[in-house]
Amino acid sequence: MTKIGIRYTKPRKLIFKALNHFSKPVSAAEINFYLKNKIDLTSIYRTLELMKKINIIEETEFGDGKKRYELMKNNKHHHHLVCENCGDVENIEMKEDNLLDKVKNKSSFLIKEHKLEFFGLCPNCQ
Amino acid sequence: MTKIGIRYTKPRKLIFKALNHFSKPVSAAEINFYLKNKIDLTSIYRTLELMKKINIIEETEFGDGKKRYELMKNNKHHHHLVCENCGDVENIEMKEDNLLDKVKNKSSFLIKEHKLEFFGLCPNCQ
DNA sequence: GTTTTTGCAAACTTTTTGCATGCGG
DNA sequence: CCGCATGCAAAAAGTTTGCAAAAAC
Repeated sequence: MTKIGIRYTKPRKLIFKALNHFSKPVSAAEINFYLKNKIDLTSIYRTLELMKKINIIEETEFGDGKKRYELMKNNKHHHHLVCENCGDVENIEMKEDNLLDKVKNKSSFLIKEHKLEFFGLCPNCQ
Repeated sequence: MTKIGIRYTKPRKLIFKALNHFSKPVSAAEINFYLKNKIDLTSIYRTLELMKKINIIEETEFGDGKKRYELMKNNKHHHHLVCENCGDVENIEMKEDNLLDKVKNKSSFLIKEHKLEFFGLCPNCQ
């Protein structure tokens, strides 16, 4: 039996830093650009995969075929308002217990997570 | 000035029929398979794009990198419960005026649409 | 020193584009 | 007819995989 562990390497630190810098969901390519290609895209994908698995980031899709990732700050789950014009994203928090209770009543699914995103126009683009 | 129009062609009829057959969001590839490759995938993509534009289908993403499409039956917008194990989908309707009002109060975004999906385990997979 | 991680190249998947041919009204 | 739509081929975009070399510990 050998010891196993996840290593906190330089690339991983940088990717974490990048995720921390953005306060919204970003794509692998955006992280890559922010880090000025210092880290290979492959490693970014693999790191994001890992971070998702150990539950420190959340994955979102805004409908343009790119996956986006965001640090889960203090386990607080939030939602997004996405501007259809400029792509800007605003975070929004909501008490959704009611909503979840309603769904639990209506269905016999065992619900583990949910995604809620709003699309429209930001103040600047209206 | 020439007249312009959208034609209701055989491929489009078939794609419509396929969308009507499934009662859940399906990918271009699933439509293609259902139609036994009779229609080229390219045309399926183009037709879906068109139907989205004229607002007779809705686009959803469940997080696996494929876009899915579903007929908008009598303008009623609904949400989905997705089984993380078998991929089965259940439709769910909800009164969400409260939710939308809350968002409108909290933010100065002009909201045009929203997406709400639940992920978990269906009765069979629990 | 041994295991985990990285970078590079190549593959794969989904979606898009260009263009000549064909169908619809 | 004549324009819109289709199929085919090829490309693009995003993501994944294999493997040898490098970094952690």
